[in-house]
Amino acid sequence: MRAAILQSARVLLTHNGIEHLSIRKVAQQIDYSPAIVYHYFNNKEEIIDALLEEDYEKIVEVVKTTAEYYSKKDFKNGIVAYIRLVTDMGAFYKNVMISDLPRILQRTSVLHKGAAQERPALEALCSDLRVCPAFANQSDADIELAAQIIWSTLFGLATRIIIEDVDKDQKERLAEQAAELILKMFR
Amino acid sequence: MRAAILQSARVLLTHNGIEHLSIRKVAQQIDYSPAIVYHYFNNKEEIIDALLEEDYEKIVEVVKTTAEYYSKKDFKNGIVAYIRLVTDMGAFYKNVMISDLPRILQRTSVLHKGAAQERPALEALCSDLRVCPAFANQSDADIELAAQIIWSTLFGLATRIIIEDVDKDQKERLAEQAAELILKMFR
DNA sequence: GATTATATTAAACACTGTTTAATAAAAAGG
DNA sequence: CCTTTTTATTAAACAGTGTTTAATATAATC
Repeated sequence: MRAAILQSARVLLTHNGIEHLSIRKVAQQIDYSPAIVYHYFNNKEEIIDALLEEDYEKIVEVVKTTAEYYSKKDFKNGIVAYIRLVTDMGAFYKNVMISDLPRILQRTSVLHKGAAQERPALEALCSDLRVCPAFANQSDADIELAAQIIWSTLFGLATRIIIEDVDKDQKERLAEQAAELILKMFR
Repeated sequence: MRAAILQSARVLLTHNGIEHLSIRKVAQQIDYSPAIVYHYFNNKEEIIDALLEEDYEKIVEVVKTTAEYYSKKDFKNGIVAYIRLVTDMGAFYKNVMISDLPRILQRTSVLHKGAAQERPALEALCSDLRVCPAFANQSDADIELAAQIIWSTLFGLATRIIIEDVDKDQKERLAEQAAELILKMFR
């Protein structure tokens, strides 16, 4: 039942957008009364949180994929792959990270969850920076700052690509040039 | 009357957040019936659009301030000032650019308006890049790509600072290091 | 002063999230 | 097998939302 509710909610979320995701529609789609939802969830917020949880797991997969490139010191393709994967995944970046930022802003629990999920990626980035000549003799704090800035660049680029609906060709070009420019920071 | 409605809406938006901005509350606050709103606006969307319009004008001021630094070729302080100004202005970045991104995503008119407002800033950035040695012999398209990436970096950084509620000290450090890293791209 | 245009509202419609109390179904215990 | 207890489900109501309609009051114009 819980799974059916979540699945119905996901369909409404991805097809009609978050503003059309209503508990009554969720219930109608699975042929139950609206009140049933409150037997499996405390409120609408919890349903969205559950969907968020699923999406966060997806982005961890993306991070793993890019981490493979980084471990081979192929930073450029790592960055390009990150932009490609992230802008292609409808769920997290489009419906959650962007469409639902207001909720994330307000509900610190979800935010911290997200930060915790991002943490491994940031730390992987830090250890990559540490072996770069440009950051050889810098403190851990400085390296983490640098990692955060790089992360911000990728986040901002991905967000803009999605918002402005950049086409595939320009997306590739943006990603590649971004990768080259970011690598310049390390020299 | 129109102004009174907008002012009431602004108060509710900034104090209670966009999810508590309701036409009935707007009307109640100015001691009128809810129906009056529909004599001056077609729908709730138009009220928010009007508030957005005001906010876009504010960000143009920010761009003008940073442009002064750029014209003196003081890129570092320009970047630092941008981050400082943008993360300090509650209205645009917090309530609009972030809290209301879903709306911006859906309503292309507002998006295009925003893009048009950003345009002068982007072009100013392009002309700054053109005089940099690193971009001397590159095409206009490549320079615009670079400008977009730099813009993305600043957007992403500002968004993260606001979302994660970074304190003033670390904000300054982030901004300064971001500025230095961005400048490295130009060499 | 009569007429036209503008401003304002009460009331209704169709939604929304959520709660409550009642009922149906299933599980557990004797 | 029957009773009791727990779980699942719902109809109905509450309070809120955006919006429309038709009626009324006010202001402007002729």
